[in-house]
Amino acid sequence: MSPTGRKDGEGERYRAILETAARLICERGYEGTSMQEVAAACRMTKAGLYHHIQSKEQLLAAIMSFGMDMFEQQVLVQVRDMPDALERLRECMRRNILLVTRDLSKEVTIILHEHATLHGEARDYIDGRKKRYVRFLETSFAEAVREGRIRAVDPTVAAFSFLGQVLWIYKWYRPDGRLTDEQIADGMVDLFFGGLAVAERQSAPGPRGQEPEAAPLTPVVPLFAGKP
Amino acid sequence: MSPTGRKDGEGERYRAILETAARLICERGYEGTSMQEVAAACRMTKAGLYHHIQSKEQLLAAIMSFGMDMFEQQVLVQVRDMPDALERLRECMRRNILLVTRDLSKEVTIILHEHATLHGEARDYIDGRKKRYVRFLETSFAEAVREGRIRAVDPTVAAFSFLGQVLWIYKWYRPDGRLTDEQIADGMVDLFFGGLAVAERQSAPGPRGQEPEAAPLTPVVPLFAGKP
DNA sequence: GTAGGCCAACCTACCGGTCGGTCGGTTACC
DNA sequence: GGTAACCGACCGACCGGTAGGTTGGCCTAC
Repeated sequence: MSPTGRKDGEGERYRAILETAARLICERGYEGTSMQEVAAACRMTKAGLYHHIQSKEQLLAAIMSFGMDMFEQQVLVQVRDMPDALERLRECMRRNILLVTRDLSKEVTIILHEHATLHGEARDYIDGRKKRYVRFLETSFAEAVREGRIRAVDPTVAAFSFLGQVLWIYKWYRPDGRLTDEQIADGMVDLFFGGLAVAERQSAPGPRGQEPEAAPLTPVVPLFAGKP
Repeated sequence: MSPTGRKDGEGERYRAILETAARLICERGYEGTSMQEVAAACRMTKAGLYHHIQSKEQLLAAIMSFGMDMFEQQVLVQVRDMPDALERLRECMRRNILLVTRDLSKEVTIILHEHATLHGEARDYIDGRKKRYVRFLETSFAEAVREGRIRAVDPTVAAFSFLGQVLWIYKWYRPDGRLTDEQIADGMVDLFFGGLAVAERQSAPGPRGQEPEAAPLTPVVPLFAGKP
């Protein structure tokens, strides 16, 4: 049994229902989507739909759980074993941004938007998985501070700033906009980790720490290709 | 008539209705709040409530418009005439964060959460006011770059990063949490404008060979056993 | 000073429609 | 002949919204 309340393995049809429902809920919101509409979009009657699911809220929980699976597989497990905390965080931000902007991820958008819709156990379960991510970020920031790779900042503030930049994107990003998702990812990683301060033109290696490749902090990123 | 569909200037009672409705909608979402509940919370019947408003959607539009008024008065007009672009942006971020965290601002929270709920003219009207703010930020960033106060970054990326950090707060901030809103405001302003790069007088990275024992991901217990 | 007019502010009762969800089948394939 | 997949018909509750009436306070007119 998976945490979504379904047997493992089977159910290509169930997957299809989840995806269809996710599309609708992503477009109209959870409360704004009726089971009638979900069933119709699945080319079924409502009774037929209820053969596969237990309730509307369990359907939402299953969608969110699937979204968390996607997120963990495409972001977390890809970066969590990187030894360098700073590089880990940069890659994490990049991957997370691209996950949000990719149009496949209606499930992720739903997780982000319907953050207070679930109740009870299902809510606790999803919140637990989210919190695990926050703790991962906090730990990584603390580690990067400890290693002297970044300034001493509060890891919680850093983690939620990171998340805010990355996750707010779902509210405004449009694939046909001026900026591509790659440009946004590059730009935000550069801004967040490179900072805004005017570069003191390298020279300064500091008193003792002369790690040659220890400072990839202010590089690159062409952008600035836009309006005033 | 303002685009929110109400004569100007009238009604202390109307204000009270807006505030009560805002409280409910903030707690349960727009679609999740019935007019019955709004009326009851105003100690009225539904018909009595409809004496004051035209429709549910117009009620939402009025709440959002009031929220935009609050925002513009407490943030925008307070900072827009500051001559120094960088200082203007710092003060703007600070004020915006405190606006979001202050419990008065259910209306602001609703604007943030229900970003795709309105339709038609009312939607255009609110979106227009939001876009003015984005343009104000972009312009200020561009100005700060031009004056050499900050590095050359894309003003759009900077503006949306700024907004993401600031506005995402509504999703996680709780007044009884570890961090006060003042600490969050100070921390985020420092992080965003101070950057993460190690200050040059500080010593550089310590011993490098150490394995970071990176961020153990504690397992989450799956739950809600399912149906068939 | 009070009779009468007026109107905002409410009410009860109700509208057609939809909500999430269920029941008792029927089909089609193993 | 068992069972997973599905359907038509239906449930009670509730949805946003309205029709039509009652109330009570204020403004005038005499």
